[in-house]
Amino acid sequence: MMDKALIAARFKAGAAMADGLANCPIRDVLDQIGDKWSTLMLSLLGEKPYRFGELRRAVPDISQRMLTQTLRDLQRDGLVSRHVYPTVPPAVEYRLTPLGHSLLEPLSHLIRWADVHHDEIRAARGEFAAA
Amino acid sequence: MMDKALIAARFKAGAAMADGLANCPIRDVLDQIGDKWSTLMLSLLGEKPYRFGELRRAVPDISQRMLTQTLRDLQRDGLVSRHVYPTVPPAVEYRLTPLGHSLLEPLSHLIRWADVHHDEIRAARGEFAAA
DNA sequence: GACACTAGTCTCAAAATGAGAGCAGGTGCC
DNA sequence: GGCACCTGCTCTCATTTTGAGACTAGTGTC
Repeated sequence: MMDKALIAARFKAGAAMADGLANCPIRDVLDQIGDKWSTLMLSLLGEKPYRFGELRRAVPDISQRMLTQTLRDLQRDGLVSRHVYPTVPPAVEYRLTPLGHSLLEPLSHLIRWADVHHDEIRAARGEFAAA
Repeated sequence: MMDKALIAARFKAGAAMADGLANCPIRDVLDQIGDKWSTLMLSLLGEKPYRFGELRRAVPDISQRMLTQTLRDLQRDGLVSRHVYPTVPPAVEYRLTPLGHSLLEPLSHLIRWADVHHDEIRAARGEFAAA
């Protein structure tokens, strides 16, 4: 595991700069994968390739607009690849690249943490609201 | 490591519900810690306790408004504790709770991944922009 | 012809965020 | 007393991001 002081240092290396985010690798990457839908897409695509419509049905509360944009951004960052089959009607399949797959492993640690500690967090929220 | 299909299943368990996010523990938790500033705050506080003004100076591009709000949310979720010292002028110290500390470990995996693969992502962006 | 399917895009409203002023409550300076 | 200054905030308003839903093109079905 990475040393705790080093974690902070990695962040600060960018945070302290005048141009902030752009030069901090950690923030640059985490701002993208930490957005509202990216982790969810990556998790689904980690399971198997999906078509656009399949993803939309699997995640009913995402708007088409954000689904398109999230997939574009993941594709742009090289985490997801897009394959068009010129059938009628057209079919477009999305799948993880090797880079995308490599992200699944650290991501799973976070997901497991969230799963394990969710009850504690809910309890904390209850206490906070009561005060 | 958690099985890949299980990761997706955990997400979908909530995603497929009509009330979506509220009943998916993973999304409930990740939406908070995955926001723009939370991971940065957690990383800094993992190093040592910080005062409000110290955090603001350490992260020059956060607005006071979002700093206050991020700390409130982390406190609400039981990840950060707030200690007021009634000195003059008043001093307020923020530090990680044990729960907050436990999050640092999975978070460090993600940070290390980001650090290692940042160059690949930048390269992918370059290629994407060229097309 | 009316309708449905695909993977999107376009427009407009709502929500989240950023920028910057203001505030309370004290202390020190002259 | 009057003024500047420190702290940790909150308030207002402009900009940015996201959401909701209509609209597109090309083909097949009834």
